[in-house]
Amino acid sequence: MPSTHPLKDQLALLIGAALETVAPGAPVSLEIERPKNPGHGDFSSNAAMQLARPLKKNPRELAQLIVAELPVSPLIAKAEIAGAGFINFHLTPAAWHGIVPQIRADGTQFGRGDAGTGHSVLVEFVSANPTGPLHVGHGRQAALGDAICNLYAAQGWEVYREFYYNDAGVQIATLATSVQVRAKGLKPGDAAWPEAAYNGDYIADIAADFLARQTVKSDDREYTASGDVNDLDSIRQFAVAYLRHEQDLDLKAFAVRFDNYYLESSLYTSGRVESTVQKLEDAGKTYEQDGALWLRTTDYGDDKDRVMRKSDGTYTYFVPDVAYHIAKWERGFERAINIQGTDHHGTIARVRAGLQAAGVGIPAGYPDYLLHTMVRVMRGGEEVKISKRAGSYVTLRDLIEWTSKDAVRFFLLSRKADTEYIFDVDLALARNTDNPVYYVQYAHARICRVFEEWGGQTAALDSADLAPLTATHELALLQRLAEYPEVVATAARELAPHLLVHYLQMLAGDFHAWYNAEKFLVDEAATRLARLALADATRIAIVNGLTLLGVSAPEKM
RNA sequence: CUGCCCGUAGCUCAACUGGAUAGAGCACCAGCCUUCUAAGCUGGGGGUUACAGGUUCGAUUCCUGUCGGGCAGGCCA
Repeated sequence: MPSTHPLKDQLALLIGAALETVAPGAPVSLEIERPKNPGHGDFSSNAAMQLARPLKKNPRELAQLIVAELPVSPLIAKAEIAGAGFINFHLTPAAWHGIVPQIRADGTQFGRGDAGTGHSVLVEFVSANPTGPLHVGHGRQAALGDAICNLYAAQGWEVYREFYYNDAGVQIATLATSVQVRAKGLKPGDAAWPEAAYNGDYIADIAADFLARQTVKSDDREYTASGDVNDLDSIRQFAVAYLRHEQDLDLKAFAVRFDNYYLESSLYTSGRVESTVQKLEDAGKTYEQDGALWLRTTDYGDDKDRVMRKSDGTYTYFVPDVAYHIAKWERGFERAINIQGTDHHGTIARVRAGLQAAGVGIPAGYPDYLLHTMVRVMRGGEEVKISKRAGSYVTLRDLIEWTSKDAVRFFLLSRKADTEYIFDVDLALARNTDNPVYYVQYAHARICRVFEEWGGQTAALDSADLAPLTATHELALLQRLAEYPEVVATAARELAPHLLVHYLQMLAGDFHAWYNAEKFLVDEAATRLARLALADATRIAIVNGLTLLGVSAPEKM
């Protein structure tokens, strides 16, 4: 796997050249790491230890040979052998200084890679059925999905953002009857109010607009209400369009957009469901039992076979799901990433089994899933559980209105997807170092303030001599900046935006420490320009990182 | 009962996918502003990585078991 660390890449070439002489043709996966202990140098390689077994040689002796064969390079100040056979590299200051002009030349492109060039990925997320406003769990999904799309795009992938929903199922029927009874004047709590009906205030809003024969327009549909309370089909269509529009507003407030909205019902009307069933039957992977049609998902690792077609003739939900994923594949997406709550994990095995059984050439791991756990909201030391608007849950829009888009995004991305998260509203509003989003944004604002005070043109820094950058805080910052492209690549590969969040906190910490220790706008010109160049590189990394997360980088705070 | 995920400082979380002495932030204690934003910084104490085995030069990481938590287990979605 190619590293994306500018200095590791160069070291790898040097070590590779030495290995050509020491162990020609030997298989070795070259790993170069940043040692935790500074005494172990700037980088270390375990190449000698990896070669010890296949070559049946002492790892320390192998390390000696490799070091002896290393080409001369201005990057390396010293290469020494330590421990069980590590080769530790101490780099020259110039090697680290070289990071700054690279970053400044790359600008907004710094941290981008080309691992995905020529490949396309479909990311499916949010995928909420239009039965109510988006809740905070959808918010986590929207933040994760959008960040992952940005990360993949930064790796050169062609990214397609899709929202899948069902406008014709049982939940939608419940929505329609809820609006209908509300339009007839009933309220939650009335004796005749149906048990299964939705209770949020938004149901009353829909009913009122329906009676007023309003027209609603969402990103993917438009509908004018008939105003007839007995016209359940019109109520259903109006309610779906109304709530899709509401969700559009939620997503807009969160700065999330989609390339396409895909309807589950279209899989029926296009015949894709029927043709999928036919494929599975033709493959001999189905059987009839108890009046139902079953799929042998146990042939593909599921713990029991699943019903495809119920005895009443309708299909279970996972059949259109399989049809949908065959469609993704046939639309040319060699990779698909689905972001869902952990409560849906049971569907993974059967969807993948269905795709394998269909025998249409889809690889075994298709699609990828990123599952996330629930989000709870704390405010004033107490858990907030309900909102008037939604009836039974806190909405994404509540959270954004109480805090900010930036805070909600940053916070929801700050933890691994599979760990439970408690969103602390008070912390998100704090204007101090306890609040990580302010901490990172403040580092950026401080840099901008320095440049404003300086008043020069950044182009004047292009020729800056960086030799004056010798302070420990400056070296630490250079080292951190060099890691950025690798962090972006790893966060994309692992579907783990939290790695980038943590990185930015570390980067901001390195900057604040430096800022506090050294004055940038000193009288001595060489030092002043060198420090401004490093500050400019830091600014670029912070902006690029926050942009990938969908968080703004204000110049003044 | 079965399957998947998780278990790391008092709390919230990291740890470059098998590397050397497990790191940050809260909280607690002690300091730093006539200076480009103190919305910040510096220092300190804190750990048998849930537990018991196994794999190898080396394990928080991989395997087995136990304990504890979450989510699933329908001809619901």
